[in-house]
Amino acid sequence: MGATKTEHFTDKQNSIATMAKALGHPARIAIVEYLIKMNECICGDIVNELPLAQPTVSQHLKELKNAGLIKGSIEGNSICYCIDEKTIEKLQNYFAAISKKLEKRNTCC
Amino acid sequence: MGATKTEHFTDKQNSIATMAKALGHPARIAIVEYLIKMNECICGDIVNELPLAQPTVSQHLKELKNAGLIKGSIEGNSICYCIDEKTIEKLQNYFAAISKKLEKRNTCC
DNA sequence: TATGTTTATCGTAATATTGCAATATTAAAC
DNA sequence: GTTTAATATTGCAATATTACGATAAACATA
Repeated sequence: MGATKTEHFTDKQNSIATMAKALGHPARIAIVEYLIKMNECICGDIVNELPLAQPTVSQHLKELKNAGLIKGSIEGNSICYCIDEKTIEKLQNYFAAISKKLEKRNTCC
Repeated sequence: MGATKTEHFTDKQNSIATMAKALGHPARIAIVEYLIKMNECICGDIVNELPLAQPTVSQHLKELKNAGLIKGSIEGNSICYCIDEKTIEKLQNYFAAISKKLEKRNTCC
C-alpha cells in the first residue's frame, strides 16, 4: 500500500504526528522562525524570504495552516500570517511532559 | 525536482526538521511513547505493540534511529531500544524557546 | 476598464514514504 | 550442526511530498 494507517492509532498520536510532520521540512521551520522573529503578523513578504518559488512557498504555507500551526487572514491585497500560539503550545507541552517523564526514569543503556 | 532543497537552509533548521519529520508519523509517536511508558529499555517486544507488520516496524525503528531519537543496542538474541534523551531534549528546548518568544510578542491578529 | 501586485490553484515531473511478503541474517537453544 | 527466535534487508506496489511553470483569482490603483 503506501498510505499511513492512521485508524490504528489514537487521536492524540495522530494529532501530534500531524503537527510534527508539518514541521518536518526546513522551509516550514524557516517560515515559522521568520514569523516569530518578526515579532508580529506578516502581511506579504514571506515569499521573498525563502529560496523557493512562489507556488512552492504557497504550498508550504497551506500545509502549516492545515496543521493549525499558522493562521492567515486577508488584509486587503495581501495576506496576513501569524503563528497559532495554541498549537505551538500543544507541542511544547507534549515535549515538556516527555522530558519530565524521562528525568525520573530508571537509568539503563 | 521533488527532493527537499536542504542546502538552502541552515544546519539548525535542517536538524530540527529532521527530528520533527521522524516524529511525523503516528507509528513512530507510538513507539516513542511506548519506550517512555515502559520506563526502561525494551528488548524485543516492540513489534507486538504495534498494528503493523514486522518489516514496517523495523523500518520505523530505523528512521527513529537515523534521526537520533532512539538508540538500539544488541542484547543477545534481541535488540534493546532506548529513547535518546539528548535529542528529545533538543526538541524540547527548541519549543520552549519558541514559546518564550511568543509570550512577549506584540499582540496582533 | 485596464494594469500591476499578491496569493492560490492546476498540472505534472521527480523523488520520498508507507507497507508488506519474501528472504536474509544473527544468535541463542537444542 | 539443526532448529528456533528476533530483527534486518530486499523488492515492489500504492501513495504522498516537493518543486515549479503556467494560469487564475482577488484586489488596489491608475
